[in-house]
Amino acid sequence: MSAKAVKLADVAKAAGVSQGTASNVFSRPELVRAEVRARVEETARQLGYRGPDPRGRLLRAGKVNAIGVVVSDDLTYFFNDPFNREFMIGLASACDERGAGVSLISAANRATAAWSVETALVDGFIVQCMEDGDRLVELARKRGLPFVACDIDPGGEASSIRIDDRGGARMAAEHLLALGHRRFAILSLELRNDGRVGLVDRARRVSAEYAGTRDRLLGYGDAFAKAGIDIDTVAIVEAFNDPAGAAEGAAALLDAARDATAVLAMSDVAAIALLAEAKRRGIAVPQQLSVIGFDDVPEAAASSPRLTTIRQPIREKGRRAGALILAGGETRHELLPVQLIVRGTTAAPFAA
Amino acid sequence: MSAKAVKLADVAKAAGVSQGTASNVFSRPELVRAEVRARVEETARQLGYRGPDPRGRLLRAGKVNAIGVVVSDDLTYFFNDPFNREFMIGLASACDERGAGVSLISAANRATAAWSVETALVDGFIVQCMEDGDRLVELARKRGLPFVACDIDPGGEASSIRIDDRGGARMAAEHLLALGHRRFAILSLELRNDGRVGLVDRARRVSAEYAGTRDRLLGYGDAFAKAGIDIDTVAIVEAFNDPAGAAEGAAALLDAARDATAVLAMSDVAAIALLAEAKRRGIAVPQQLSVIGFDDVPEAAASSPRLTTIRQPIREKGRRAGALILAGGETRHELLPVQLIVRGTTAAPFAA
DNA sequence: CTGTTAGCGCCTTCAG
DNA sequence: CTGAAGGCGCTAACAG
Repeated sequence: MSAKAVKLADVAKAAGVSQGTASNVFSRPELVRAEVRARVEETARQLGYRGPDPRGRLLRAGKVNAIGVVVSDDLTYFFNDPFNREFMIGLASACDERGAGVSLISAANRATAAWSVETALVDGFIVQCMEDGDRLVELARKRGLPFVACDIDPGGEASSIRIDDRGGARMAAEHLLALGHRRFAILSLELRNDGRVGLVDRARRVSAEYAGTRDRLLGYGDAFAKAGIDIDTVAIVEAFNDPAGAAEGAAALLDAARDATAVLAMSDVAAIALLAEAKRRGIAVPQQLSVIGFDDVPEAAASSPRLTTIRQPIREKGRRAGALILAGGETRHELLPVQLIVRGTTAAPFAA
Repeated sequence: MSAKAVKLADVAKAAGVSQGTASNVFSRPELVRAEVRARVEETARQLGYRGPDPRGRLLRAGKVNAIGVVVSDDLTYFFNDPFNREFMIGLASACDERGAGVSLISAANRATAAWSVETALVDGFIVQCMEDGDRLVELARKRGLPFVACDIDPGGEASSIRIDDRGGARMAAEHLLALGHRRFAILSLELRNDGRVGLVDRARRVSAEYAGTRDRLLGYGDAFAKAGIDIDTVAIVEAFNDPAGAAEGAAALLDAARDATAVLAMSDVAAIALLAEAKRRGIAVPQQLSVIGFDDVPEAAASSPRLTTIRQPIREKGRRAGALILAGGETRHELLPVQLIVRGTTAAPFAA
């Protein structure tokens, strides 16, 4: 049909005006006399001009009006993972307010990840994942665009938004200690980016690289120490933070720590998987086993029994991350508070 | 710090090569002798060159490598609505395979919607919503980019992906009729874009504008007619398809149709809200009331009792929509099949 | 292999 | 209010 897209210059020539005037007709109509404007609009219509091409404008203006969100998983992760979903809702609301768009960028494929980040048309990045965070942060930084790192320490001069992981973990453990528990088990997030899962020994524990995981372990340890419990005596199982990985980890943990009366899970996804595994084994929660999660995703309030957990302001995180970028990317480090939410999965131990 | 971004030309000059060669160093390194390449890369580093700017490349090449998804709600809708979440997972998987990105575009704000669509940097659009679909389709069409409409009839020469709404609805009604039900009520999606909800009379029913809603009503009617039931005798309540709106609609429907033994809900979200309202009123499902949904979102299999529904291939829809755009936007109209999924919310009527 | 050149489509001075 | 001209940053085509 259309051999070649008609462009602004074509319209200008056909209408007998200069290109500058034609440009004004579309972008700043108030600067053009009504009759000229009408004539230009009419010729544009006849020629089938589709309006100013954003690409040309972009090159000139520089502002894309979109935020890129980088994760190290598939794009499907954005919609599957409850935590990320909440985060994106917060981010999306910040973008909505400012009329900005959101671009989803996956860095799952290591071969193409760099290219994706290098070529993404965005005004700034949000790196929202821990796995492989360093590499992504590095790529984003290289673009020279503002970016904010969530839940990881970006080092150098980049913004970050984190929560009080250590304090939250301590609160979780203290809650269980106050209920009278003394024999614990920990269902942990990944400690470092090597794909290993399963039982964690001391050497591995202290080798933790992911800041969030490390800090939560430290927080549990703080509480244990105050109660005279050696964290080296508590079973720790490391698991991937998706339903399948968590289910596997839950099974391994229940096998490894048969005498534990309480489990500290580092995410609600993990805790919910553990709840399912406990039910499968006929272990009554909270009567025979207390379980506490972390995050307070919406699913936590809907589980059965309803999950006791540490709430972090997930949506608020997203909002702030978006606002930080949209505001121009001034470097800031924010630490958001956490809060203990007691529901139905924790109680005093059966044989206290 | 950096007064002005350093660009390719600067690097080229500083390294004493032509701009073309410098370009090759970054985009097609194999064309450049190793020693020259090293020299250029070194100067680039010293100058703090951040790599080729995607904007310049974009203008030249024209391809953005991203798909825009337009909805008429907030961006938060993408992550909140179960149906859309599933759709996006399918779309995302198609994009992942081809290394394309996804841009989320909201047209909730009528004032800025046009601008958003006109300036979005994408290779094509997917319009995935019924509300205000026409206007969005029009905007997208104007851009002259490939686009595919989901669940709405775009008219003219644009692709569409739809499901057999009428057939699915008929199957739902026939299932209930086969169980022995004769007194029905319908919890309907919106009929047209005027914000009205509540009881639907005949005049309003036949005024349905949204193709999906209209066809589902027709499908129910087909089955009713065959059983000798006049659809004008069945209570129909129109409700917004979000948890709050559906809850309201569910309450109105149960008030209006106290003698109904079965409810046909046009979405699972609506059906699940109805389940909740029935429980609140002490109405046992399926003993006192049968409920059937539409869509088969993941939540349908997790409700209690588990929801009988009409399954449509939501993810497949997303996949195909994405594939259609990525393949270049050849005009096609696809009609996907639906399927009855019998679970626990339908049974023979109590007093048959 | 490397250098030169000509735009991609638009917007924004700067004169008139 | 309008016209002319330059350049945003890059790459492809072609000539050496």
